[in-house]
Amino acid sequence: MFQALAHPVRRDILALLREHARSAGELADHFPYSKPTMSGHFNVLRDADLVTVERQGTTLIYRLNVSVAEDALAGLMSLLRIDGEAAGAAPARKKGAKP
Amino acid sequence: MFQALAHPVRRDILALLREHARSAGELADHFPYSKPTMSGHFNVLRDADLVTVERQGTTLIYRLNVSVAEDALAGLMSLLRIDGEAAGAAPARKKGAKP
DNA sequence: CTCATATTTAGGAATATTCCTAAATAAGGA
DNA sequence: TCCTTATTTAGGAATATTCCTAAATATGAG
Repeated sequence: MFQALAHPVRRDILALLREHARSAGELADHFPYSKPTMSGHFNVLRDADLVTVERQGTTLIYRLNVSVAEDALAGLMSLLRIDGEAAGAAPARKKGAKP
Repeated sequence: MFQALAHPVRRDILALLREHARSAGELADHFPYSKPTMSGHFNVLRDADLVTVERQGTTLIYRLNVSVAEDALAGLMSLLRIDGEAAGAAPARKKGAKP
C-alpha cells in the first residue's frame, strides 16, 4: 500500500478522487500519459485496495476507499508514534496529550 | 519521501529508531541483509530527510527526524482529507471535529 | 450482427530498485 | 605507523517499475 502511494501520479489520482468519484477516462485526461499507462496506475491502486471500481454502462467509475486510506494513516502514525495533532492545518492547543 | 517509506525494511528501521537512536551496525543486526545493503537503505532514509546521522567516534548514530515524519503524515492527511481521529489506538470521543 | 466508445490486457524497451561481494574510508589505540 | 573496528562506496546481476503502441474486451445503439 505504501508502494502504491510511492508514485506521484497515483497520489494525484487519489487527490482527484477525494473530491468526487470519476471515470477512468476523466481521470486519465488529467495526466500527460496514455490511457493504458493510466489504467496500469488504476490497477495498482485497486490492488492496494485504495480505490474501488464500479461499472456504469461502458464506463468504469473509480472511488476513493476511505477506510483503507485511514488504515494506512493509522499504520504510519503508530509506526512513528505521532499523535495526529501535528497534522492538521491549525493545531490550536493540545488535547489530553500525555507524553 | 513516500518512495522511502515504500520498502518494508526502511519502515522497520524507522520503527526501531522511534524507540531510540541506534548505530548503523546495531540497526543492521536486526535484518537478514548485508551491511552494505543496509547502508543503502540508510542513505535512502537520509536523502528523504526522515533520519539524521551523527558521528560518534567510529560509529554513526542514526536518529528519527520526527518533524519530517510529521510533515509526511500531514501531507497524507490533507491528500485524503482525513481528520486524524481514525488513527489513534482508542479514539474515545470526537474533539472539535466539525465535518 | 455491426459499429462506436470506453477501457483493458499483451508485449516490450528504458530505467530504477534491491541485493550481493570486494574494496575503500574514517577513527582510535598500540 | 600499523592494526582493528565501523561503516561506506563501487560495480554488477536479478528483478521490478514505468511507459509506450497495438490489439483485445465490454457495453450499448442502430
